[in-house]
Formats: sequence, C-alpha cells, structure tokens
Amino acid sequence: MLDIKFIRENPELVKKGIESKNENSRVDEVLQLDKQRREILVVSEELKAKRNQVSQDVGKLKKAGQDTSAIVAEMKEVSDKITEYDKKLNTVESELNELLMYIPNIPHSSVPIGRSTEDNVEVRRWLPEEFSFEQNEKVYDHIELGKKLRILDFKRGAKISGSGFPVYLGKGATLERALINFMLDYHLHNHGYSEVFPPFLVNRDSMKGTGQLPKMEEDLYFIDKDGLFPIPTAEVPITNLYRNEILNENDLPIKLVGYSACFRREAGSYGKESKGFLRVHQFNKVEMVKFVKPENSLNELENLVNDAEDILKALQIPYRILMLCSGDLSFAAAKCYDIETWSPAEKRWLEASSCSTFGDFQARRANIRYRNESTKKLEFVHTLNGSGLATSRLMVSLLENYQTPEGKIIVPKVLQKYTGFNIIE
RNA sequence: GGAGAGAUGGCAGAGUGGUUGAAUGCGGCGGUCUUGAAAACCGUUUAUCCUUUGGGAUACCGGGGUUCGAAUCCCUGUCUCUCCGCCA
Repeated sequence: MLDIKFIRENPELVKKGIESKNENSRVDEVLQLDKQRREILVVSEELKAKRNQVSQDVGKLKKAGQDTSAIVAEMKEVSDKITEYDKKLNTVESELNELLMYIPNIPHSSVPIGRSTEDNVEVRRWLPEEFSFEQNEKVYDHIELGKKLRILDFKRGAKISGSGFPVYLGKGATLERALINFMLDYHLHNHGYSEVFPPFLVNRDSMKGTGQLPKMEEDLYFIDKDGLFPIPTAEVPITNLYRNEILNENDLPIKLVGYSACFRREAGSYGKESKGFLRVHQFNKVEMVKFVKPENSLNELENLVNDAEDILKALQIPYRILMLCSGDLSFAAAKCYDIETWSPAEKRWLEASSCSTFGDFQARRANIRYRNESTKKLEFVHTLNGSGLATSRLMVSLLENYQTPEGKIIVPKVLQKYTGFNIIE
C-alpha cells in the first residue's frame, strides 16, 4: 500500500497516478479519514497521559495508606472517555486501512501514460538467425500438434477437472518437466539466484502482503474449510517468505527463483482467448523474486528482464519486450515489462512473462524492511518479480516454432540433455 | 482426530496487578587495555504513531473483557511443541 504520509503530502500526484491506471481514485476519502484519525488520536492520547500519571500516584498513595476513593472515582470517568474515543478511533482506523488496501500503487515516473494495451511501448525484439515471419505460413497450432503427437490432452483434462486443466502425456510431460528444470538450472547457475520450493497454498495474510487481496479475490481459488488459497503465482509465497522480517543490508539483493504450479480462476474470461493453452486454470511457472535496496530497484528490473530473456535466447524462441503503459499496469506494480513470444499459428505475440518492480508497495503491506547502515534507520525494501517463464504460453511458441513440415517436434538443443530425446513424433 | 504444554526484545530466558519498555545471559555496536588480535573490563543496544520539537501515546502472539492501573487476572482466536491415533 501507499504511505499515508506520502498521500497526505502529495495528494494531487497520487490522484493523477491512480487515474492514469484507470482506477478509481478515493484519495479525498482517505485524507478525510486520516484527518479524523489524528484529531481523535490527540484527544485520546492526552487522556491516557493523564490516566497513566494518576494511576501511578494511586499506587503510591495506597502504599502510604491514604484514601484514594475520590481520585479513583474521577479516573473511572476518564477511563470511560478513553474507551469511547478509542472506539471511535478504531472505527475510523479500520475504515482508513480498508480503504488504503484498495488504493493501487502509482506508476513510476518513467512509465508511459496510456489507457490500454495499445499504448504499450515495444522496447526491443529478438529473433533467431534463420527466423522469418513469412516462412511459417502453413503450420499446425499447438492444439493440433498436441493431439497428433499425443502429448497434450485438453479433453481428458476437462473430464477429470474441468476446462482449463490441461494434461501432459508421454514426451509432452517429459518436455514440460525438462523445460522447468532447464529454466531453474539456468537461473541458478548463470544469474545467481537461490532456489526455493514454496508451498502452493497460502493464507490470507500472504495474499494481502503481495496485493492479490482484497481486490482480486474473484480471481483466486479458495479452500474454505482451511482458509487457504491456491497460489496464482509463486510470487506470493516467495515474497512472503520475509513478511514481518528485518533483512540485513549486506544480504541485499536477495534473489530467489522457484517453480510452482499456478492456479487462477480467470473468472469471466471465456471466448477465443481460452482455447488450448492460451488461458488455463492451472499452469506451471518458474518465478524470480528479488528483494533490493530502493535505489537499485529500476536497475534490478532491467536485469530481471534480461534474466528472463536469456532463457528465450537459449531456447531460440522469437520474442519482444513491451514496456507497459500506466493503464495496463497491475494493481501493485510501479513499472512492468512484458515478454511476448511469437506464435506462428496464432500469428501474434503471446505474453509469456511479466517482470515488475513494486517499489515499496508490497514491502509496506508485508512489512519487509532492512536496516540502512548509513542512516541507521529501518526502511522498506523494494520487491520485484518476473516469470522466468510461464511454461504454458512458452510451450505454445516452442511447439509451434519447432515443428517440422510433417508435424513433428524437434527438441531445442539446450533441452535435449533434460529430455533424453531430441524429437517428438 | 484425542490429550497436554507453551507463545515476552536479534536469540536464550526471568517476570503472576502499581516508575517493568521489560531482570539476567548471549549476540551486536562503541571504548579501555594490546604491536595486532583474543580475553578481561566499562558503556551502549526495540519499534510504531502523534506532536505546538518540550514531549506524549501505543505495543510482551491476535481480538475482546475485568480494573483507577494488565506482560501479569478472565474469555476467545491463531500458531508452535510433546505424546497417542491415522497416514504419503
């Protein structure tokens, strides 16, 4: 969430930021509640100071054997007043906090202002040497390939779970597993990350910490019986590793990478987007998470994108990088790059990764701080995360780009030692 | 699932109604001593909020209550540990 002091001091900036995200600005309500809160607080604290003083005196007087009944009676009234003011304070404070939890992060100043995906800015693209957009005029799409090679089964997935729960079969399952292991190893050995294998179910506090809750509850699965949420991304458990903790400055940046299955309800998103792998309820993802010093946040974001890109270069899959405009930024993000891979069958780019810095937005919610050794103060870290990458969309591009004219799949070179085979036919 | 125990500062661990924000030990930081280091000794070491910048308030797992006054008493929730049962 945003710092209430920052909102108090920069209301116009905050309003503009929120509106540029196409979100409803409720800054005036926040300021109103904040003002109320402080007014009540002052009165309550004055009364408490009095109570503390007199209560101590009562103790002393009693020890000295003196009668205190008059004072005690008077203090009873003060005490009642305190209760009254604290109740008011409580109401106002919880309203304020609730409201603050719904206020999105504001875009970083380097983010282009825009309304929708159309205003995103393509930063760069990378294509394998022999690649051309025209060469693949006649191609099978990933669904046809999956069916033909008996490596993907969407129908049976729908039978056992529902639509959007794909089943990987045979060499398809092996390929998926190889892809995950390859990506993990790559980040571990080449990019200096440490591996985490997180829980796939998390509690409400964790979901609030990274900002999925309270706003996006509709998009989450929820296990009512135990009060647990299946994670929509490993970002949630991994970022929350350090919730309510104080990190050593020397340990920063902390760079973690982890695999998880991801579960998303994708409420209300039916239609052509939903065929095959393009939008599913369960998919696999390797996620990178960083905890960094505030001044390094933007730099670390660039590195994060590069780390994700390296995977695609190694796999020789065409991709492009977009800087998201303000209107396309997610609730918690301050700045974000999407990586899109090319689908020859769809003849369009598919989002396979999203790399964001959240500034101190998540850190403030999750209370993740570090001791700044030069100022000796506790400060919030900045958190970043990026997919490195999501296998489902990546698999679409991989299968389609690596198909032969006969509809076989060549296994990318770097994956062959993980799969143990070099062709799927 | 059954029975019991517990939750206090970075850690360990006292404290069972009145200067206790919290003894003591360890750790950390600063200093004395030393050629240097260790040891020893001395000192220091929580955070958040409000503020008329003097100061004030809050917090001993969370929430509620009793009381003039709660780390301390009562209720409740959560979590952890031990034993038994079940089990990949």
